Amino acid sequence: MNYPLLEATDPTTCLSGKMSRISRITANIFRKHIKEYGLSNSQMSLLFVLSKRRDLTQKELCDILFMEKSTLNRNLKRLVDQKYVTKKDFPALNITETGKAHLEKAIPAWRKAMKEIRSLLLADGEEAVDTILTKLKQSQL
Amino acid sequence: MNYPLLEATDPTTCLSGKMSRISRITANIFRKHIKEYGLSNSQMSLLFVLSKRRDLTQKELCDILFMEKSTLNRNLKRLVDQKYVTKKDFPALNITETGKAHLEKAIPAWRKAMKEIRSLLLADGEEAVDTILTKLKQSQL
DNA sequence: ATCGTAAAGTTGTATATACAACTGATATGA
DNA sequence: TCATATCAGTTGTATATACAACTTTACGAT
Repeated sequence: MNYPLLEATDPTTCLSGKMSRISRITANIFRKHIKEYGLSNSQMSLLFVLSKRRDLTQKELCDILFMEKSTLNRNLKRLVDQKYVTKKDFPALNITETGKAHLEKAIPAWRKAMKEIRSLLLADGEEAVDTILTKLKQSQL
Repeated sequence: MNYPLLEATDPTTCLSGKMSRISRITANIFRKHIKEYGLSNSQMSLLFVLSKRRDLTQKELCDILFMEKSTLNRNLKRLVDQKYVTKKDFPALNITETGKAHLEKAIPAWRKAMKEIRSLLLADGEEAVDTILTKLKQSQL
């Protein structure tokens, strides 16, 4: 039995595989730095958004984060359970003082993580990230 | 109460947030194309590697994929359960004829996915992916 | 040959992710 | 007003991911 398509394919070109590797390596570096604050990468991203904009809905957060609504709903729930986010004005969501204080405390660790990633990517690597994200966002309109 | 670090921080610069968005958008595009073959992105990556090299161990797959050993162990188990991979020569792992045949059938869908991603990234976007991955790999030695 | 250590593999647990299906709210047209 | 249709939010289920802890295997020194 032979497999002409498979034999003609170079799997190392697979962009899904490359992106997954990039994602795993990056996530691991960030996680290492911020885990001592009990925050995951995804939770930190969510808190960051909520720290800068008030009264966002789940739908709006989904659009900002390119995240499926059920994923967001559950990530959010964990932050609400910890009282970092309040649903007091539901459906509007807001970060609490507790949430802001916790995020504030985690920022030095976040900066260390950013520094470590930047030391790997250098300026052109960080630009490359923006290039890719800008292009991919075009598909999300 | 005020939060000097938080106020001095621009969360939109966060590389973890950017990478996560990139990962979600890309994974969704690939998933859309290959799901009809019952393969996930991660499973396809694994089968691709095993289709090109014989007798790899779990450890070797982990190193190739930058994946934690327990993650790999379970992803592998799903492929073994479906008889796409055999542990007959354990600890050496091998793709089966069934696995190769299934992968062969999925390749046209994979090509469509690649085409869609490439139409978004263009040549410079795809180069940017390689730039990033090459730099990040430096940290994994 | 054996004992001890280190490495590989497995299992328990928690979060992240998305799709499908359901619920509830809201808005719009007859 | 009411019926319906759409949209936001929630819940069920499955895979992906990683850390910690455990088991098993392999290997090296004495």
